[in-house]
Amino acid sequence: MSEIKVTVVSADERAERSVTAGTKAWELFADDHAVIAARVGGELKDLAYEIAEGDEVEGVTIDSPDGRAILRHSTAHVMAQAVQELHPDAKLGIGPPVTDGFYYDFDVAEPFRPEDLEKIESRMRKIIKEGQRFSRRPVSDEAARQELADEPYKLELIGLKGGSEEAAEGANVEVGGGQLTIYDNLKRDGSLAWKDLCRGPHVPTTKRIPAFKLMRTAAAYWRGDEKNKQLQRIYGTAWESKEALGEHLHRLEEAERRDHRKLGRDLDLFSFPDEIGSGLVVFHPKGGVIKRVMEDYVRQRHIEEGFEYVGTPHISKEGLFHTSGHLPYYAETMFPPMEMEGSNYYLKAMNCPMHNLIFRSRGRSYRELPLRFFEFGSVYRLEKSGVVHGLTRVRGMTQDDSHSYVTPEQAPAEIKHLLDFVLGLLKDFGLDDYYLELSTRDDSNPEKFVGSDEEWAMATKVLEDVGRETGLELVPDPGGAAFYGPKISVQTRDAIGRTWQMSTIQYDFNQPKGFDLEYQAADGSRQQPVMIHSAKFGSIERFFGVLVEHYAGAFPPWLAPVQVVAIPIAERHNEYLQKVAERLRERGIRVEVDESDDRMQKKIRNAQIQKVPFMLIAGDRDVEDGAVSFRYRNGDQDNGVSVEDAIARVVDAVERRIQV
RNA sequence: GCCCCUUUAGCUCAGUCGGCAGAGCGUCUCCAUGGUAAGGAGAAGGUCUACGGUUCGAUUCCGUAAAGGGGCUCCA
Repeated sequence: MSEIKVTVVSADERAERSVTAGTKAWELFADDHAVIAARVGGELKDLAYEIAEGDEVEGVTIDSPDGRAILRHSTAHVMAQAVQELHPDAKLGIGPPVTDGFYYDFDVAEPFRPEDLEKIESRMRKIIKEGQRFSRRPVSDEAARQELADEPYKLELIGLKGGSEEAAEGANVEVGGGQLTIYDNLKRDGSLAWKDLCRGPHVPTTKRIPAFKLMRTAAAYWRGDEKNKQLQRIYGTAWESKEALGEHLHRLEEAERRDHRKLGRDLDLFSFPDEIGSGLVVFHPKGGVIKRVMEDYVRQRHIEEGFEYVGTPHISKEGLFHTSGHLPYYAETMFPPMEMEGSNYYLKAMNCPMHNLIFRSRGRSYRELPLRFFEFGSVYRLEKSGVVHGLTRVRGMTQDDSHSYVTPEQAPAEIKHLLDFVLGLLKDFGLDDYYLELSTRDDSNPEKFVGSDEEWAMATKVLEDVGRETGLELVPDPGGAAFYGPKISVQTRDAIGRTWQMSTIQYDFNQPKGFDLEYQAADGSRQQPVMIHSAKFGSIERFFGVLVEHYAGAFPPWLAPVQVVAIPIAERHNEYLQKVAERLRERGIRVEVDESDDRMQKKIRNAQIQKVPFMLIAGDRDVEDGAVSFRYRNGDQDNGVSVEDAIARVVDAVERRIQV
């Protein structure tokens, strides 16, 4: 037996070891049950990998990011096996790991029902109990085609082998790299239970799947293309332990509790009346307060940043949108036109054309630039019925829409100015969980975009440079640009993990052309300005929804619809607290006195459920002392606080916009 | 737009294997005046989402539509 030298890497050390040739990776980690795969020279391998001279081998534990992905993908295999055992006609799609779980797509005659999931789950438990071994087997393309003759989707993937650009993202799991491999699931007696075309790696045996749960079914287009057949997808999740699975499910429940759609109803903030139509929101008084405070604040900030407040109508004759270039591109997402007196009127889906008309309303001088317009522009977009979602995807929304008209030389500085403005505003609203996205032209599809290569390259570079300067994560989004120019945007996540675009800054060299915008330069010549679109909230509705979830409904005092509830212990204390409330109102505080015939405890509970930041409680002792009991939303309380002091505390918290 | 699921009181949800519908919370009235997260009693409140069909009879079964939910695709 010849000896070979390997390096075994662990979290805290690297150890040289001599092992006999033919040693498998699992033998190196036999004493560590959490290890389910190996990383060799940066590549993930099955534990059955045969170690070679000079390899650096690191154990991949089940609770590491890579380990979890391997676990989840392996669980997807088990699910697919269970599905095919129960539904022999099911054809396999792909089964990759995703955030917190996995899915597998199937072509089946009948969509899965909830009760099917239970059956599949119990079959999976049986397979896991059997401890089937995942066994890797390299095959030639021809052999793979023969073995998988019954699997049309797998055959299609074989044709895409080699990670060609056309290969769907998840398909890479199946066919990445040059060598096709099939994974056989072998029973204890060595007989074949199931097999799948797959790149791997997997956990060594199905026994190493400690905890999983099937979550839901859905339909998904094969390879993500609307033109393809819809397959039935089953989503599941898998974790390194029952406890970790439990925690995950608990997190999901928590997220559900901060869902803005639920809180919007519970806190009486807004609703979507059926009578009005899908995706069209009405704000109730309490939501109206928050919305108004948001608007007041962002309006003030715009004025401070050099913007001028303007106003434009909701509808326009269609010619305007032809001039802007929107109509041929976006007719499908605009509400159908209204015909009147021989003209077609459209509800506007964007505000920029109207701002351009304000710019063009008289001659402009270079001395006026940058010229900045801002308004709350209500726009209407006919989102497809299946995509409308609470406040985050609506059909009628109000943008805090701004346009900066600048000379080309001023553009970089203005973009930096706008991005600083945006980031400062997000901070004022307490948001911190977001990243930047740089949306650029799809170079393989240039006819969808207006403008020359040079213009696009230049504009993209300006945005990229400014984005990098912030030090924030900057994620590329090729093909995501508007037809008129690239954009940089702020993406944030909601309670259930979906990302939403909020603030955007877009470089536009096309609309100034379409509208013949010009200014007179210092040398007397006529020059074309660049326009930069920006929205800080993006849409007020979406930002509102994200804020509700960010704060789980417990808004900081300056945003809270009701900032103070005064709680009399008995009816005879009402008058005293009414006087206190009157003094708070004089300071601009939103205060209510709870004069209901509930007991004090119930009043506290009600204020607590409504997530009111401050409670001022008064009984005989307080009246006598000219004091109140000052209770915070978190349950902390100071007794015997003088009325003066209580008012000062509230006013201070509101004015300083403290986040509590 | 596509696939699946859902729709019963203001809210959360029972229920009727087809025979004129129920709870808790909330609301209103009364009693109680209580010191830190639900005091007690009573009352009101529903064309069971809408429209068709089957049936002696439909909230229940079937169909269509609308709204909502989960995904996919899309997202200026």
